[in-house]
Amino acid sequence: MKNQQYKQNSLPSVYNPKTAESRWYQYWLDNNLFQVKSNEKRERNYSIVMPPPNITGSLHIGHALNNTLQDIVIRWKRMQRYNVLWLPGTDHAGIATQNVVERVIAEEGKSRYDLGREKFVERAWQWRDEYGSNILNQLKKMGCSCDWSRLRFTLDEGLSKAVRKVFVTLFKEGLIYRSNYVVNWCPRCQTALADIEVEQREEKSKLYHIKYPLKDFTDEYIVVATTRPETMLGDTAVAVNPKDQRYQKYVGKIAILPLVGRGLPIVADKYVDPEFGTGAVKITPAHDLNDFELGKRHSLKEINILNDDGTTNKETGKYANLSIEQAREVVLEDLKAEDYLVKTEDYSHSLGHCYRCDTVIEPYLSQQWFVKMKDLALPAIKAVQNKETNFIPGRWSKVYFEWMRGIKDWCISRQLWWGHRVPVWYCRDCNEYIVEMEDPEECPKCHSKSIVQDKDVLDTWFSSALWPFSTMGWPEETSDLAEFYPTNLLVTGFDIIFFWVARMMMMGLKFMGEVPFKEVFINPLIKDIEGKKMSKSRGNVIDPLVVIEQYGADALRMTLASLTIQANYIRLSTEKIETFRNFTNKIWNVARFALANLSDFDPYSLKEEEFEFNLFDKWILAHLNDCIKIVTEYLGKYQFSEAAMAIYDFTWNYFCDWYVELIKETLYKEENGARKKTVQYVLWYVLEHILRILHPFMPFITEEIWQNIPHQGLSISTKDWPDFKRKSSRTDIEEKVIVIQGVIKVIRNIKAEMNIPLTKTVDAHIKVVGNEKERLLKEHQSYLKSLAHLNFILIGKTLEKPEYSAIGVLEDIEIYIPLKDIIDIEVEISRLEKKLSKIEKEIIIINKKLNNVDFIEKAPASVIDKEKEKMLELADIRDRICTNLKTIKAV
RNA sequence: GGGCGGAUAGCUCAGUAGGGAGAGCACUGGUUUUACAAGCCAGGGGUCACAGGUUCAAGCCCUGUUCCGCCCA
Repeated sequence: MKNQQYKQNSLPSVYNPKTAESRWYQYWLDNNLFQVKSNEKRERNYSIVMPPPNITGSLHIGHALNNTLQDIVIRWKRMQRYNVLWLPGTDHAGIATQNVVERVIAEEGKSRYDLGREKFVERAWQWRDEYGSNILNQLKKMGCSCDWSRLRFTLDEGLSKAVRKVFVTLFKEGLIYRSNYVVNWCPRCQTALADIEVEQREEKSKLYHIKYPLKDFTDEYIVVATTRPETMLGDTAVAVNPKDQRYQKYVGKIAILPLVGRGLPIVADKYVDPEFGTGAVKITPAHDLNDFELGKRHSLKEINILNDDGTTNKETGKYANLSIEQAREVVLEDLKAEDYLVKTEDYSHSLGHCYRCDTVIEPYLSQQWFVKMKDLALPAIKAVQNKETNFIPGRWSKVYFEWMRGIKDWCISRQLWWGHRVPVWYCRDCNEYIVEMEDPEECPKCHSKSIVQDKDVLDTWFSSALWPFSTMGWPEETSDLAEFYPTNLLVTGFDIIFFWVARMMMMGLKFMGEVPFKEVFINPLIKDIEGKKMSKSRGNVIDPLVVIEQYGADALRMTLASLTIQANYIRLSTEKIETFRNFTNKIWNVARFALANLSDFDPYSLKEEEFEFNLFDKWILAHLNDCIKIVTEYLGKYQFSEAAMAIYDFTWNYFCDWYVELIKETLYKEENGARKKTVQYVLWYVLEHILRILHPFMPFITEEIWQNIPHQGLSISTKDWPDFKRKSSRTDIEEKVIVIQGVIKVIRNIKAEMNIPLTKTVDAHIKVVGNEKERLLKEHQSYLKSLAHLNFILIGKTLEKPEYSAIGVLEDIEIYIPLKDIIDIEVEISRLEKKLSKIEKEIIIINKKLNNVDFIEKAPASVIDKEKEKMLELADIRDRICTNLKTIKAV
């Protein structure tokens, strides 16, 4: 693409993000700007692996934020001449994808069982090939500068090999085991879930008190309390606390299970809380984790009463084939009819829900695969303690520690078809488990050919846990691993610290011997402007793709960056996006202004000795330096909001509002001399530098403008991040400019308060103290004239105040605006009195301080001096206003 | 029950050396000035949740209270 797509020195009056964005993204791809270069100097490498979005996903505002932040860091580091790798990819998302594909084939009137496992998985791959890259294309619309040549997918051959290797290794070390255990069962997804995949919610329910008659005691019974009466069908004991006097005589006896007639031993166990309910609890080992563990202690039978789909099974006899809800109703009716139900109380307790589909979870005894976590967790805890990995903000390490220290074994098997199949084969003849890297043909122990693979697949998070190194080619020893592992940064949300971050830490340390990332930036979660979660049902969703369509990706990115403070939540609204859409418009227009004034201007042919920098040139360059410094420092601390707002502030409030206005004099009126060249140079230089530091935030518009102003190089994204001087050089310059700005502002203020339009020219008589200020203002009087819209200006040390003047005071400067025919004496008096009372209030506060003996004795001298100086200044201003008030009142 | 975070302008939030309360949006008044009305100029607006303590000095440090949010059990 040619650099000049517009006639030189002109940009269209309105920026069109739509065409510019797709054009430049393609340009970047065509020129391979995102592709990592192999590099031997490891310390100049910088890497991030992208949290892989689900293939079922569509870009939502959370993705937009997460990836904007990553892209800002990546583009920034790239400009800092790091060899940058941003590795993208997608996650196969077991349950979510399986659900989607099941819905697709349901439209054909089929279930996955009709297709069979092999055909179903085939269909899932088809679906993935067709739709699985949607979200990646949406990331491209955001401007994400990932290395697409390294795109990975969790079910890829290489990543699957990594999964296999990890499973086999952990199994052989005894860290993966198979066990009968009460797991969280989602009857709708028909799979086990790990503990953290269950969301607990407080819900209203009932507590039922049920009579259990006693064998060998006529007319005596024990009353148990339960929220889930239907599970009595699986009861195998009744338990009481050993210290509970009420029940001691029953321990060791037998209770009779109502409706069923089964004999239940009455056992004593500390687990039972005598205060809860009646102090006696029914024990259902197959459907409650605590009961299961109690059952183990007392060698109780485990009776499973549910099918996989959550309906009652044949163990329940006449209650079979009912849903849980139906079973509860029928059981309660029968209990009532037979007079076993003593009472019903209102009760609320927390209930588990599937994090994918919100179905109520059933505790369910089944055979599952688990990873032993304690030993894996220890090094991962240490690594954060030793600051090998740092959380930002730091408080998240506490959350991490808390979970890691109380970690439970991880149930990794899922009863799904889509995913990494558990690489375990069973020998039907000798019951041997075969777990190797290669698929077995026969049992290595008894050589039987009658072997069968486990039906389950692994939890999606199992493969995600390997992501930082599996994506770089592990278990092969690749150059990517050598150069880019550990990665420098992970950006993610706090909601998956347990699911993902902690597990990557454990697996990275276990298999790579090093942490997977040095820093973890926890980005906030986005809520709507009222602080409510965005959801389709609420209708408060802000769709990033719609925003991009309306305002452009740059406005969205800049908005998100500007909101990214180190909090848990941030609130987004379209009004906020409009603010930054306006900012793009501002940048666009100042670029148009610059371009219009840079005809025949070539910064690269100029020599330094040709320049004549004046006060304002030096001033804006000093502020530019400070802005670059601040932005660089804030980015280093991941204070995205501060960094974004620093550029916004400098660009708008310093560059556009002051510098550009100040140089119009020179640009419009001066002949082509050294001054004009200098001003053109500074205008170009500052704009070009703004574009550079803004580029990571707003990549598209900065490229579009940069390509149209004088430039050298292929793309702004390959230019150096600007250097800066650590020490600000603007102290005396700043003071002088503040005086000039102050005079301008005082005059503007007088006009505004006297209802005189700004552009209506007036005269100004400015009385100063000291030669220095006289010289300063005289030298710059043309600027005062143009920015304050003055006709005639008089500056001197011994001026008299003209009659009928409005007056303004700025430190030791008095400004008179003669307004003979316009001035309203009353208005002027009240205006001055208002200012006077404001100043007097300040004086009182400072006086109090200075009259405080303790303050004078104990505060540092510098602080006292500052207060004294301020006091003198204010008193001086007060006196001047008073004097002027008197003369006005005398008229 | 355990833990974490928050309360500052009408709204959303900064304020990371204890020393003059800030920004954006909204609001008010003026303004069609040749980059920009998505703009320009000017302005109003705060008992920094409450109570106590440390300090010459507290939005900031300490203690307690109230309220809101989140996580874990």
